[in-house]
Amino acid sequence: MTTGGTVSEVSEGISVLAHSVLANVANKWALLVIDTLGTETLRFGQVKSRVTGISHKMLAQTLRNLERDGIVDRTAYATVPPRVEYRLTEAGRELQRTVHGICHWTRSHLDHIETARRRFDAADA
Amino acid sequence: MTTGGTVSEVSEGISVLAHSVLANVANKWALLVIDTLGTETLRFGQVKSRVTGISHKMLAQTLRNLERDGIVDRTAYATVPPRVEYRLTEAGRELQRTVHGICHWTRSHLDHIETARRRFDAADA
DNA sequence: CAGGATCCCGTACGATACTG
DNA sequence: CAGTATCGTACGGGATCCTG
Repeated sequence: MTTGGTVSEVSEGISVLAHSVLANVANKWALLVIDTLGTETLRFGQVKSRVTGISHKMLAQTLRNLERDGIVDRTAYATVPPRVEYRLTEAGRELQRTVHGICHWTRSHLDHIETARRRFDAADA
Repeated sequence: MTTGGTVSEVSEGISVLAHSVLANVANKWALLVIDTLGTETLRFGQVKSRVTGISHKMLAQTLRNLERDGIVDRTAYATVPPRVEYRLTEAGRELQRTVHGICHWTRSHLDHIETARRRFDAADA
C-alpha cells in the first residue's frame, strides 16, 4: 500500500463497512427474506415455507445477519415449543421498498431475460 | 418428490429461472457495477477503477453475466489497443433505479448499522 | 487494454445430528 | 419448533500468466 494518509484510511474504513453491509444485504436469500417479511410478522417456520428453496441453515444465518444489522426484529417467546417471531425494523421497511423493486423487476422481466440468455448463448457458439 | 403435477413443474421451472437471475443480480459486485454504470457509457478500465476493490476477474465475470441477461450492452471496437464500452440497456436502467435505492440506503444507514452491530455483538457476550 | 485460462485457497452452503 | 455444531463438497474469488 502506498497510500498512508489518514483521509484514505478513513474512507477505506467506510468502504470496508459498506462492503460488508452489502455482502449481507445484497445476496439472494437476504433479498427474498426481506421481501417476504414485508409488513408482516412471521415465525421462523412461516418464513422458511414462504421462501422457496432456502435451507434451514441459510435461513437461520440470514436472519441472524439481518438482525445484527438492525434490519429485522427478533422476538422469542419462552414457551414450549418455542415461538420466535420476525419483523422488519423501521430501517428494514425502508430497505424493503427498494428490495421489493428488485424482486418485482426480476419477476416482470423473466421472459425478457430468458430470451436474452438464449440469444447470448447462441451467439458465441 | 411427491408433487408430480405439470403445474408444479412449470412453477418450479419459473422459480429456478428467477433464482438464477437473482443470483446474478443480487450480489455485491453486480449491484455496485449496475449502480456505477448509471446512465453513463464506460470502458472496462473505467468501471474497474470506479468499483472499489473489484478484481479483474470478477468484473469481467459480472459484466458477462449482466450482458447475458440483457442488463448491460457491450460494444467492442476493433482497434489496437481494443476499446470496449459498457452501458445499461433499457431494462438495465429500470433495474438501476431500484438498485440505486439499495446502495443509497446502505450508505445512509452505515452509522445506524454500525451501532446496531455493536449492540448485537455486545449482547450475546 | 480487454479478457480468457489456470491454479489454489477459503468460504458458502446443504445434509445430518443434537440441544432447549 | 427454533437454533447450533459438525462435516464434506462445491463454488467463489484472488493472483498470475497468456492472447488478440
